[in-house]
Amino acid sequence: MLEEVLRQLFIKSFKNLYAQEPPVQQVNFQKTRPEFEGDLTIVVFPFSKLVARNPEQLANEVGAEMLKESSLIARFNVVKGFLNLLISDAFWFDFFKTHRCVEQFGRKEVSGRPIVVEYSSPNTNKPLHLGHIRNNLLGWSVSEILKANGQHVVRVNLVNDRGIHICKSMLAWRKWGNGCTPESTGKKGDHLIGDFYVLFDKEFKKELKELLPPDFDTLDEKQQEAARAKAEDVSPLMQEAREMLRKWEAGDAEVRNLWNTMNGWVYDGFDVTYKRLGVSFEKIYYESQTYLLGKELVQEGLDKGVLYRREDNSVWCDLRDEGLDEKLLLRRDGTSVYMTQDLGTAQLRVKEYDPEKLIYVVGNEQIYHFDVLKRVLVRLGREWGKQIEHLSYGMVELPSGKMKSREGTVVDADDLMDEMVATAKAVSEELGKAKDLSAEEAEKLYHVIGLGALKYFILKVDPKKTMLFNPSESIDFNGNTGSFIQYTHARICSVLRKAAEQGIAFENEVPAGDLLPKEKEIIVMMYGWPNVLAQAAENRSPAMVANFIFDLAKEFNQFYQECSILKEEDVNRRQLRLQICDMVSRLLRNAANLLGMEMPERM
RNA sequence: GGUCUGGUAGCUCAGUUGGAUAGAGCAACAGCCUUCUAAGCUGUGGGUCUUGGGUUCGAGUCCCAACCGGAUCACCA
Repeated sequence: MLEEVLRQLFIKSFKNLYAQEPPVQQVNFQKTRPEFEGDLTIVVFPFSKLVARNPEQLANEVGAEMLKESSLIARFNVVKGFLNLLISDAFWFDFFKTHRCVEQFGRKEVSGRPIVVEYSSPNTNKPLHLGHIRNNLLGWSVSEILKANGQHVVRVNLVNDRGIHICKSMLAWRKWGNGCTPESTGKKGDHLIGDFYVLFDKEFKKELKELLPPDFDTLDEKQQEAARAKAEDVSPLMQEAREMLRKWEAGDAEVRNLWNTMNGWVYDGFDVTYKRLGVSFEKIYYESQTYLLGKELVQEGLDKGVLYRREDNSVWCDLRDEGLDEKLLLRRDGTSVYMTQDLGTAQLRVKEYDPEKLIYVVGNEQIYHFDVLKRVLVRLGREWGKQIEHLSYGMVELPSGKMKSREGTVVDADDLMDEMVATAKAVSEELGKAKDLSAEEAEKLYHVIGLGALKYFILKVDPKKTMLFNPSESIDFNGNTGSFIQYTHARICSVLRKAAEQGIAFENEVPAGDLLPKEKEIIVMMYGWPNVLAQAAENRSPAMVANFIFDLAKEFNQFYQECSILKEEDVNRRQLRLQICDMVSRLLRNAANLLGMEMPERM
């Protein structure tokens, strides 16, 4: 690593001069600002006190010594306390020569125990929306980034396929569906079921209105809540739904059949969406099969005395001494809650995979839940609970605020993808880009561009931040966008194609010589990729990869504008530039793939 | 109210062990296609980094306080 070598060189030179060792952690590098000559800069302020010299003098002395000690340094200059080092071209040539043809530059060999990444985790009572898109893209991309960085990753999905909300859809379908199916209506299964969920809610609200006391509006908040709870309790629709849930839990054949059929429709719908989105899983868990799992753990906790039972028979974990609250683990009727089954599924995964880490990609509204989950596990003697990591991401908001299913203010995943592809098509046609493609190739291209733009739009934002999506402004195809990256790649491919047509061959050797600023800048940037990848993995941040490929693409486009490639007359220089093109295209492709973006060869 | 989290250009966002004159894109304006793909490139304008203190050679970045926003604190999942 360049920085490490330079650090040692700095320390050695410093010792030569002043006969004492500078504190290693203080020897830090930053990229030299473009207005000064140099590649890397050492800030010498921290050392000036040590040897009683002013920073500028110190930098000059150390710089001269480093120059004398190593051929790595071509030149140096000093501005105030900043020692700017210019690395010799030979170093960059050497790097370029050894890495330009590496198929997956920066990628590490996979080893070690797996990381289990859970993401997606949909409910089967409604179709996926923009929030799920963020979740799915994040989960998938973070997994890819971890893999590229040498981690063994297992992607899992936990489908919430049971509970009162599913029963609401089932009940609505039975009451008002007239036996309709995805086939008979021509609707995707998940959308069909989602419509019945909404319908239930609508009818239920109507019913509720009748059941609320006439003076409801005049009551204070507390009284209103009580009145509502009372009305919900006696609501015939709600009673029916609850009855259905009881039958489901009792294994009632008719209910189970209906449940199987309807969930089947939803899964078919989800499969289409997942496939289009390009995400996948090694294993899918279903809550209907895991919801009883945590009970044994709770019993164990009771036996050990780390949990306790109240008089009403409910079971709790007291976390007040850790600054949290008491947490319910079993209801008074003995049934389990969300937390209980999460305890159970975590235990199951540990048994199945012996993972080094469990990552849960779940929205930031559940931070508290996962905090509690970890602590309860540790109380139960499961030290691996500490290895649980909640990768929490921010909500996607609309200009009107949060998306709410019931108020119809959600951006549907399928609709959004349709729109992206349609816009990609319109833009391509307007620019006359797809003339030479067959209809089939063109459709494929529109998909790649539309989805690429969507994925980049979502992933370029730091996961933990709330992000804004404005449906009235379509996602851009110019500027800092997925299309820009793809376009740059296609452009390079075009140059490489033309080179082949003109019979310009790639040579094994990299022609020696000097590097022009634009050529060098690209090579320097590519040199930094393994570090970016490592940072992205550590921070679970696809945004870092997105920023990198944007910077690289931007740099390349400037190079492309300033420098001829095929028309360069100096054959050595032409060769070098072609080789740079080749490496840039490969790196852009590999890095963009980590975001789930496909890279077209023409567009 | 407690806890967590955010506040950077008109808008969307970068800015990660504290470093030099805070950066992109969009939008606006002005240029560049008979020459390797103009989904591109170049330039102009646009900032009290919410506010006030503190730490130090140096703070958008660290600490404290205030203001504004969001999340959460369920016998829902």
